[in-house]
Amino acid sequence: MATGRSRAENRAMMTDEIRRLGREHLATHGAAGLSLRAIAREMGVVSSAVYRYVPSRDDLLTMLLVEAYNDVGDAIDAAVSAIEPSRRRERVLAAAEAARDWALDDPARWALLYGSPVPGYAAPGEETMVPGTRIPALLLRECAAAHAEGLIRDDLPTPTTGVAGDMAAIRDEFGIDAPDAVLAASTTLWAALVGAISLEAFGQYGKDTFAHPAELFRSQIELTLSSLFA
Amino acid sequence: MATGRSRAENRAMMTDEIRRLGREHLATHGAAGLSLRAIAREMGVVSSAVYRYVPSRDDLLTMLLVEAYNDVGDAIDAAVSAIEPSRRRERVLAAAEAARDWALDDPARWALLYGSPVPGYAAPGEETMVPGTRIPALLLRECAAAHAEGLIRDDLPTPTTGVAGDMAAIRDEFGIDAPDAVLAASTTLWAALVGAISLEAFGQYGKDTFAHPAELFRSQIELTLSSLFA
DNA sequence: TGTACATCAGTGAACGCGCGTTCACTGATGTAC
DNA sequence: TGTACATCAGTGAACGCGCGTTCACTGATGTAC
Repeated sequence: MATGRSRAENRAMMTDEIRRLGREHLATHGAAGLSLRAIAREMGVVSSAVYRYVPSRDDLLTMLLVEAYNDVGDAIDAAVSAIEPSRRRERVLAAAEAARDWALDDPARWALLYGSPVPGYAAPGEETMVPGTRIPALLLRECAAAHAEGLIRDDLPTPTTGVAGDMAAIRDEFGIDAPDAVLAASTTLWAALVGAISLEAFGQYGKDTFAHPAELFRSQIELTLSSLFA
Repeated sequence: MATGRSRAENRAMMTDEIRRLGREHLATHGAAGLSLRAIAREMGVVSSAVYRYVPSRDDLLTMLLVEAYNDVGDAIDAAVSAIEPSRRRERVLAAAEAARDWALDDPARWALLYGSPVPGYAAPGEETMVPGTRIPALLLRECAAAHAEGLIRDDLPTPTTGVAGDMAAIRDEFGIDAPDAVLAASTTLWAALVGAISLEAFGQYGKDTFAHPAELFRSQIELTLSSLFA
């Protein structure tokens, strides 16, 4: 490494390169196949060298997980904030489409977030918790705001007592104020969103069942929104 | 193997045991970690011996995949057919809850069906196609029947032209007769169902966010159904 | 009913490959005086 | 500005483990006459 770079510069570049190759590896071999040795090989460096930059394989996985959560989160935030706050329904739709775009652009990273758990790997709660709740938190916030603005249907089904209790906990955790029914409906939206994206991104639709998946997705989200918005 | 079993009996027992251990392995090590050597080890047999019963690792994975699709399919069929045909909405709810029960009972098998694709493994279309479409096919059939019986809302949003075209193809493929809007709504139901189950089965809800997940699930499905049924 | 032959189950060794992680080490880069 | 020392990057070997798949083989079970 006889270059003009400083140690700090070099360190940053190496770390970035490890993450980049890690993401690539995720796409080709899946999370279970993420391998520090393979990354070292592709960097033209001996396998033990990557331990200068990353404490262990699982730590790299955690880094990639947090990074991915934040990347989708950022993409969604950008899409949402491009639309006026008063247009709640369009904002939520934009959020959904941004999530889908992000997922289809790199299905393996979406799989890391919302696919099968990686066997033998448990995400450390501390680092992962906050970025991991960005999507549901955003949906909750938008729906609560929509409700405050009188945009939500007034005939939402009243949740049962168990659900009501859980929604009370959510109200506390996220500092959001909206009726149980609205919060429960937000989680339904989250589920529909994740389901629709995963079905497509994970290849459940097969090769050529749907010629216009983007339109299908939009119609699925619109239908779900129609049960929420007045 | 100096037992009184015939060759055919023994063969069936061995094959069953391989599948059983395969399922177990799926739960502990994931699909990517499914290993013929490990199965042989647990059977107290040399690794090459399992090749008498299973052509290759990928073939075993295919067997488990088909088996799992059929197991959920059977569970759902049983739940649905326990309810009178005229009670369409309840039938669909029962289908959803049967799917959830099945998934929570063995999340790893649900992950095989609806989780991240297994890197390097492509399910062979021929064997996998039919069992793989049992769930969406059932939902489409129930919704189409409900529509024929006048149980579906008449204010479903009209799909855009691209979606309409895809729905025409589905009508042919599944031999189902219902308006585009009803078919599109069925796929939304499918997405919501898969999303809600996967979020829970894959641990996205965290340790203790929801104390009453069964109730939450039911409320999510009910809300989705309320956008479909009159 | 008994014998000869074909089929099958399971063995053990091998090929060629993968992995995470540790450790003592060389040599270059940075820092303090 | 130059020198002495500390820090860091990367090496190479090793430990101990995993995998799928093939192949020639022994010995038992089944089948046909």
